[in-house]
Amino acid sequence: MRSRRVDYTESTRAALVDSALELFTRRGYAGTSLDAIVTGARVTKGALYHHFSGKQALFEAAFDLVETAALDRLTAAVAGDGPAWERALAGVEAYVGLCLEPSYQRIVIHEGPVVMGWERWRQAEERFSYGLVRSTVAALIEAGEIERLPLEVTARILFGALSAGAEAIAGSADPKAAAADVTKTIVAVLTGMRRAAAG
Amino acid sequence: MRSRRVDYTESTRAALVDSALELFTRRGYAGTSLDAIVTGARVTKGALYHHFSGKQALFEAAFDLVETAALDRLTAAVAGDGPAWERALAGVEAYVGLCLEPSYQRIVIHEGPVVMGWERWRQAEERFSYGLVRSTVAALIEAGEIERLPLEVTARILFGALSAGAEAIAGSADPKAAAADVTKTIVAVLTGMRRAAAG
DNA sequence: GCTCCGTCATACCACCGGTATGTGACGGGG
DNA sequence: CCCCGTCACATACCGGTGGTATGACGGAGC
Repeated sequence: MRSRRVDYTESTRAALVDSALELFTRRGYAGTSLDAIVTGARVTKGALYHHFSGKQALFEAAFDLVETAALDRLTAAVAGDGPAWERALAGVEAYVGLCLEPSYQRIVIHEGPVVMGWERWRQAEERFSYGLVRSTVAALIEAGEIERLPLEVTARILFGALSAGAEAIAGSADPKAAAADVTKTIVAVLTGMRRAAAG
Repeated sequence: MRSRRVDYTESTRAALVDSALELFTRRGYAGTSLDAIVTGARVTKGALYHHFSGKQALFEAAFDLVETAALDRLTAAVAGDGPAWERALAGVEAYVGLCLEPSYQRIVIHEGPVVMGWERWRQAEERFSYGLVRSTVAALIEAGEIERLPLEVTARILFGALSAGAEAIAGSADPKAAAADVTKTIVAVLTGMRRAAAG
């Protein structure tokens, strides 16, 4: 039988991560104090340091939470047994939408590399969104849909292009129009690669 | 006649910015204390707060210094009266090389958006590297070299692609090979757009 | 020569991340 | 059913950091 203590433990841990996630999203990593986080979770720093080794570890827990949810969305978007090209386009739409989420944008794209260090951030991304972008690009190359380019670099560049596009949307005065522009432009880039493959 | 005192003033200010630039590059913004900066500049915090309103203002001064040097390099690379296409390719090469500079990568690409806030960073970039990318893209569209795509978004996406490519190079085990891959891939993207324009 | 202002040094404060230690509740063994 | 060890926290505290208030020093101008 599941102990009562385990319930409490998991609950406090989740409350800490939730509180951290919200505050990191709103005020950023440096702008969020541990006191604010534990107050939001209605616990004290003792609890925080019992569950996490420090502020950075808590950030990574929030990071993992965001990325896991993101990966679910993206995986659903590119799933199915249709042609690789169609699924890639669906993935682009889904990723652009994802990058409009404040949590994903701030925690994963902006603060992630700075807080965790770029190398560690890169390793984490391998298991999450970037991993999916990479495998999608690999599928496109495999299917002969796009040019034979270096996989790793091509995926990185596409990933950066998508992120930059999402930031352009978020920072735009007319997000709707910007979102349409971004999708159109990314598709144009992919189409350019496609024609090159065909020719 | 220029007063000796003015020399001293400018010298201390420059020493502060130089010290900050070096330390921010090596240990990042959060990892650099004002004490370390003023020690490196052989002054005290009194001098720092006389010349700058705070740590963030000092960061922006270092940011401006890096970006000004970067803009000089890029401007020289894309200068000349050759065809827009050739000049754009030269710009790509120059920008990839630029992103390999630790200062540019860390201060402008990584920490800039986080420390200054994305909106302010974006405004600053308008006057520097991104502004040049944007005008280069505009020139390509103007010359009919590439597809007619939304200028702002296309420039943003290309900028992001270049930055991501540069990061891939810096984080690679074989930077030389990665640099070649990045240049090749970016050129492939542009070429794809070019064929689209022709077709 | 006296004053004023720019230029910095010194001393200090509030706050934050992190640690050391105390304590009460839960759950298993007798 | 009670007792006690241990887990899950709370409390109190520390060093360091960004920022501020204040004063000293020295050249410029009258």
